[in-house]
Amino acid sequence: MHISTASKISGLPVKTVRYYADIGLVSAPCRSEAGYRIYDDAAVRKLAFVRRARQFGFSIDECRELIGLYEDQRRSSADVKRIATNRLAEIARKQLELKSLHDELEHLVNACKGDHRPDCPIIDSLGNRQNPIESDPAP
Amino acid sequence: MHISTASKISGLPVKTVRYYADIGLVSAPCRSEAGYRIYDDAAVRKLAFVRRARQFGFSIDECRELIGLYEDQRRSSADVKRIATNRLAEIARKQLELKSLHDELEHLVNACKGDHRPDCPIIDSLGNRQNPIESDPAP
DNA sequence: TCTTGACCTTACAGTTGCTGGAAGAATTAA
DNA sequence: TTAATTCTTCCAGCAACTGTAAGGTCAAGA
Repeated sequence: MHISTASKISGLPVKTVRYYADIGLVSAPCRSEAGYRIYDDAAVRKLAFVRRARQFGFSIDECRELIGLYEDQRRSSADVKRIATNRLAEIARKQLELKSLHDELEHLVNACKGDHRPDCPIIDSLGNRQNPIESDPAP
Repeated sequence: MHISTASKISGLPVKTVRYYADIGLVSAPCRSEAGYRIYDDAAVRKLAFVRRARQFGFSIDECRELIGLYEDQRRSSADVKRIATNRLAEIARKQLELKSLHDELEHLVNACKGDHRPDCPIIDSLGNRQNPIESDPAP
């Protein structure tokens, strides 16, 4: 099948399919005489695999590693679990970060009257906070 | 003060301070005879303001808007609240996204034995289904 | 047969928000 | 005076694509 079909089935944009071939992540198994990329079911499955992994936030390099394991019938599940567990920890870290961000900003938004007057705790907080290095503001 | 001092006080790397000047976000008020950027307290406060806003995840364009409001003594707090509320909604959206990602991946990691054998629910899930969120079995 | 139009190719530029490095001028310390 | 530091500009590169230009291929219709 041509690249547009592979694109539709895998759920990836044509541009991205071509990009993944360029960087050697998932290549078309062969070319037509005119130079068109020809994909088969196995390649399309790999593309969809990568799409899913990317949705999970795995980096391209991690996808490379996962594709390797995906293709390796002798892999141990421990190898896969290790990568996924790292990813899980990273997601949890980001969740914490977002939560504190959210709480702080929500506090500011709630404190702001949101009227026509210039007094605004949000601006005040952004402007008046002390920086982390020199905590001695100018007089 | 020179750029390195402004950098230390504002908490931004020198490179970033120069970058913010290049893109017209926060410029040095003047230059020395030798062409060095000379910063004053007001400019440094703006740099620190942007640093805080960036920590909150405001984009450079949003920072531009916020700096405009920061400098405008006649702004209404409603203008600021609108931007911050949008940002808050965006953060909440990302939190939800991360949560479903986390739950799903955690489920897979728990289901994986992590031993020397090749059977791995993580790989299976990435490869064998169109979409594990809507657990539609393949036809 | 010619032409239209959909589809394919490569190559390069742009996105965001910086960061690193090179080459050279200015300042400061020893 | 010399060496080290700090400053300047400009160019390249990061991730992971996306957009655009210029052109080749292929099937179908007038």
